[in-house]
Amino acid sequence: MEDYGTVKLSRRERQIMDIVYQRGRVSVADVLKDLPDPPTYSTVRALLGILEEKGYLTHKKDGKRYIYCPTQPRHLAGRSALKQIFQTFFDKSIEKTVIALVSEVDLSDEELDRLSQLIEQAKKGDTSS
Amino acid sequence: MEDYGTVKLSRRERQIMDIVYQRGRVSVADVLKDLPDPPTYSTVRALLGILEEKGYLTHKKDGKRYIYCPTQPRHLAGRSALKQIFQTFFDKSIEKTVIALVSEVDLSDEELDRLSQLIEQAKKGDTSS
DNA sequence: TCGTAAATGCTAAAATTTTAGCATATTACC
DNA sequence: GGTAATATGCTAAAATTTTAGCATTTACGA
Repeated sequence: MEDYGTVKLSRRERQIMDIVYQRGRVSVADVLKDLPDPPTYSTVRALLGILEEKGYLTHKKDGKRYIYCPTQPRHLAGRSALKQIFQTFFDKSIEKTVIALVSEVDLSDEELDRLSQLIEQAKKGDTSS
Repeated sequence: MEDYGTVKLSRRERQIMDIVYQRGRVSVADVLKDLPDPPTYSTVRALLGILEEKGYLTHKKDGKRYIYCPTQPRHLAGRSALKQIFQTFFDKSIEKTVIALVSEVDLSDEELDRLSQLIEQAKKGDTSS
């Protein structure tokens, strides 16, 4: 499956995929609700249909309506998105990216502790270096 | 200035913005070189013109050709991109995002150390919590 | 200086994306 | 069962994006 980040998807299609990943699973009405400059119901349906045809979504019936889900699991899609970002903006440097992330919000001491632990674990567990 | 991540920009426009941020500054030929399924020279020029008109790029002359630069500094654009990602894929959790990042590549011990330091600094310097 | 290579300015056609609308089906409720 | 509300299926028009081509300008070297 292709990454939906940069290539191949139109503006609306990407907006919809973002909504799908944010919500996990969506009805047409959900998407309509979240879409900026929302078009009509028909339009959203058409777009969802296209995304399904392209293989990014599947749907199943829930009562009388369709529920659409991403075919690629969230964490995988997230990782490719992240990869794209840190290649484009941060010289492929994890470090720079983490700095940007951490300065993005004020983290609590608790959260910072958990991050420390995370890194300690990486130090021990990593067999590569 | 608007974020170019999700809204407003077409597929080609976004592809070009990505290239611009990766390279820092570009000529038409540069963009043409990096663009997937590259169109013609004229096409790229037109797109760059549009992006300039929309305010995402400026150009200056370098010899006989134009050099295009982003109007929004890289680190700022990177931060909004990052924000978008971790909202969409990681439940707005910095922690989850960092985990994904760190597991994306194998970091050296040295890099991990620097990250530890970074977090220690955040602990001390942060006045919020 | 003059010619040539390589750039930009501009215009409009081609292709794709985005949209709306009407017909039909399904569900829930009385 | 009948009916209203709310779905989907499908088609085609509208709008935007993407593209190419020709005219013109600019820099550089013989």
